[in-house]
Amino acid sequence: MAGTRENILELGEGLIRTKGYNAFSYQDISTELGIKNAAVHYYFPTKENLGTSIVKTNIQRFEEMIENMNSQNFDEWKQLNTFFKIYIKSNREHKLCIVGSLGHDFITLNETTKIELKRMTELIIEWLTNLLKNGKAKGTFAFKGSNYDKALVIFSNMVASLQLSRILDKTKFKSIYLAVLEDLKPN
Amino acid sequence: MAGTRENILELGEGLIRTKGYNAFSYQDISTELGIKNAAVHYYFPTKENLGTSIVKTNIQRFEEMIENMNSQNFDEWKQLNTFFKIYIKSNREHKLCIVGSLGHDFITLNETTKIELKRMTELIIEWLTNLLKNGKAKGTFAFKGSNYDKALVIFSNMVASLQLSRILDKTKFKSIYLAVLEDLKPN
DNA sequence: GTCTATAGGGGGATAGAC
DNA sequence: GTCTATCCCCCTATAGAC
Repeated sequence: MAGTRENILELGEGLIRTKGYNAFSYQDISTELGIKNAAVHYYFPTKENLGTSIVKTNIQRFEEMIENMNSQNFDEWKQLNTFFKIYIKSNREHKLCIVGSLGHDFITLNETTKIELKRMTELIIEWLTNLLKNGKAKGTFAFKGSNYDKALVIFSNMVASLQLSRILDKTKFKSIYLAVLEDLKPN
Repeated sequence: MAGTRENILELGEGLIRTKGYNAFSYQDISTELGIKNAAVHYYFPTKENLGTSIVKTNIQRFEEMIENMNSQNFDEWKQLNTFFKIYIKSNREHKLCIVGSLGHDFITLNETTKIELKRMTELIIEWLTNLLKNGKAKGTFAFKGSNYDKALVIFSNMVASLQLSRILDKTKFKSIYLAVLEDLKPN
């Protein structure tokens, strides 16, 4: 069922999260798919177009994940764990997350890609803020400071732990991940 | 007094921390310095050579900072604040730190650069671990979990907060920075 | 929808003159 | 030390055939 367009999006995302936006090329994609350079341009005329589409796809995926959790009435811990699974998988595959990777390249991105990346980052932090607020109200999470600031702190831990795992070794992500969980538990 | 070699190192570091390793070119440096491409190659034959030299310079600078603090008998809070000043300055200049920027490009780096980057990252975390250990023993810092894990968490907060500041706005770094400080204070 | 062919530019790097 | 000149490769992107 996966058409060429979807294959390109998936490969492109993988390349951004491994080599980075400025280091991957249309050639990387075409050779991997066994097609030619021009065929990739047929679906995504410019690299800006491809990059923006990849971010938009990720926003959609994140929104679907939230809706899914809401419809199943996941409690706060289960929601947090579901979110963290994205990072556990990234670490296993030695990839960064989209926000962490494109945040690095932010200055070199086109305006349209910047806008979508900003939108995605805000979406994640707003969702996480709300989750922390609800969890704190119920007494399932415990932490000092505002909900928003705590969301920023936790999110930055996830983003950078993948980068530290790359430089040192994969256990670094796990140490940070476990410390974040432990820190949220009420005494 | 600053010779061409030193100017190249400084400019190269700035470029890595803004555009990123794979997006900057020898042209960026030569035009900025008003010299030619070939002149840069005279000092640093290859980009790998330049990248590695930049990391080595940063390691040396970090070691000097530690020695300086030790010789002046800085207490734990003053040492932590001195370290954080690096990130406050980075945020002001809209730059990432060396570790955060090259960590992103890790897979695309040459072996020699990887080794130095690893060395720098380990050096920072080991120093921070030791600082946290001493501060906790004296009761000036308070935190749960091991010294090493807390060092990983704090360091990852610094690294990623600069990236979030870039995507959203500069206040994000400050929020995370203040939350980290608040979190370390004993009740 | 995918191909061949190619334009046009920029990248890293080197030889040899001054 | 810095220059001019140049090599060779890869990049993004497009035109036009099939």
